[in-house]
Amino acid sequence: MKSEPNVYSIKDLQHDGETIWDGVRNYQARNFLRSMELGDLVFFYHSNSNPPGIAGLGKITGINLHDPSQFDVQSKYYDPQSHPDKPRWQTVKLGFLDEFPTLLPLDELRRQFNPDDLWVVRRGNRLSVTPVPESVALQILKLSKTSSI
DNA sequence: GCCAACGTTGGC
DNA sequence: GCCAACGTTGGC
Repeated sequence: MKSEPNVYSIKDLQHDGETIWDGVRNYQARNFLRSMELGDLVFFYHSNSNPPGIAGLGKITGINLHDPSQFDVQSKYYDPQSHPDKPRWQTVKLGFLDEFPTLLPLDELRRQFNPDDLWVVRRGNRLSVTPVPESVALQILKLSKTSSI
């Protein structure tokens, strides 16, 4: 899952303990959110930063939640087309697990992985929520030197 | 700051 | 339903 660290970083997640992942307004990303299960591991990716890369680990602590911001007129994510009896945007709650000892940078990910296996290294990829195959996830964990798993 | 990629909008 | 225009994302 991607986040711009100047907006919400892995340290913010650590501070909060968990957070509702609101504001996703892309159907493909939403569908990935819908498919998540309790306890799923999440790589927390810092986008639009220098350097971009995976900053830490989270896990899913709540599933199939209605994104509250879709009904919040004040929110920039407000969606007037979405109705409370049939919410359009579902999301998850993300809990903090670990901040990697060092950020695992995008260029390292590009060296290690094939764009077919890891969406984040795909050219022009803009999806903010993408699946990671288990075999790739295990390799990333190894590269990250995290001691939390 | 540039620009490629690509999703969304709206006229037709 | 097509597609040009436009806006956003995000790496560099």
